Amino acid sequence: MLDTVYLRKKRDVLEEALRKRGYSLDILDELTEIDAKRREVITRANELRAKKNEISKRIGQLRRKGEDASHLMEEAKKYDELLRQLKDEEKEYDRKFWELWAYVPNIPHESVPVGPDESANVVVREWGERREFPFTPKPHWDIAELLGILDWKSASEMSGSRFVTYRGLGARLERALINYFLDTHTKNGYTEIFPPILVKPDALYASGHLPKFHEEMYYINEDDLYLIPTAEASLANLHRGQVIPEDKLPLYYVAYTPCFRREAGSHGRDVRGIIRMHQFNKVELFKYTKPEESYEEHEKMVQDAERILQALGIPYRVVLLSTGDMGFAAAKTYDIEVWAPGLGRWLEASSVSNVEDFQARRANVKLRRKSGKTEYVHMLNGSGLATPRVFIAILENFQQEDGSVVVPEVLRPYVGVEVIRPL
RNA sequence: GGAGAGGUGGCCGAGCGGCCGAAGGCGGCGGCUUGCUAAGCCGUUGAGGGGAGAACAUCCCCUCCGAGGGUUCGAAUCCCUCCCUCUCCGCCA
Repeated sequence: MLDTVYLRKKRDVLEEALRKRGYSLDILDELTEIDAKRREVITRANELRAKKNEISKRIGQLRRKGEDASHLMEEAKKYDELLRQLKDEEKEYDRKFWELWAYVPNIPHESVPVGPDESANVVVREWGERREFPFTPKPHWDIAELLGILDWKSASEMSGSRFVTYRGLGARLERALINYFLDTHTKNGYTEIFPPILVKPDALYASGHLPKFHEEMYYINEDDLYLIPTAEASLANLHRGQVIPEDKLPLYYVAYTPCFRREAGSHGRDVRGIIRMHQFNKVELFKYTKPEESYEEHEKMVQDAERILQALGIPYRVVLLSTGDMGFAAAKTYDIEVWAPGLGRWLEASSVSNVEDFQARRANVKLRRKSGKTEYVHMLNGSGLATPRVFIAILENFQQEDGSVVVPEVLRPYVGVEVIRPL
């Protein structure tokens, strides 16, 4: 959620932001209208309350002196009905205003390329050599089949499509990735967190996933809980309602969690293999920083994620998302895409965003300056990394002609073998 | 799930229905002191909103003591509902 000064005093900045993102400006007119009415009602109600408070105060004074105050009590009662009416109006306008305001996206940082969609994204850098294959590289599903590490049949029977069972060294490789990611990041100063996977609606509201993305998440009606679509949702709630002394910042967190996404509306896309699953594993990075440091920390976070891919030897590229491709809460986002030679395309393995104070405002997380003043912290999130895409990249990049896959050296202690061979 | 206790400012902790935005302490900030010295003294220090205003200066007002309702001229204080925490019991990986 944005600061409302953008609506009142920095309207031009807000309009430009919406235009850049390809959003309609209609919502602003509606908001301005509601806001004007809302403030009018507030002012009237406040004036009335002030009068009534004054009378009540006088009653108290008279009563203490033991004098009669019944005439004043009669007078005070006259305000009741009008006041109740105004209170209802005030609440209604307030509700409408904040409900709508929650649909206004974050303002893109000035360094973000402007464009309608991913075509305007900018490749910032590319790392690693894309290997030349003396044979036609297979897609990961064919390799996994040969190796017997992914079992689609059992998963579809127990859970349906877009679920998979990892088996044998496949399960081991998946666990290896999670452990390797966590171990690396904790060595780099991130505190490991294992958060709840089921969270209440207001937690997702704070993280910015609600109200917009209800359809994307699994919701358990019986208990009014959601399965998290990303650990970001949990980590954004770690310090809800807190005021953090500025010398404690920045805070670095890393969490492994499974992630659950309904993938509503993605039917027919990425149906093969493990590119797009309803349940997947991800190691998430999260930072709470001072506003003046967030962009520097953003760059560092991207590099923390990149280092993993470098150690694994997987070719990747870093892409700066354009205004039209960026997420709702983000002010600036880099995607890290790994090369998948079997598929012949780049796959998003990480998305690293600076949301500035967008989540902090909803989650009410502040920092206290030495001077005593408080202000909202900046929050950053990034995958470090999502396992399925890395899993794919390993199979496809390190496949041999016979279908065997060479395990990257840094993973060998975790996987226990140097090569995963066909059955 | 059952029984009980409790949720107050950055933190701890008082608080008779009016004089409470809230004692006291800690912490922070400013100053003084420098033979009480890993200290002492004095002062100061909540948040959100509306309005006046060129103003992130200042002033006025409103709201906020877990959340939401209610009683009352008046609620941190009384009543109801909900959420959360703690203790005990039950259940359970």
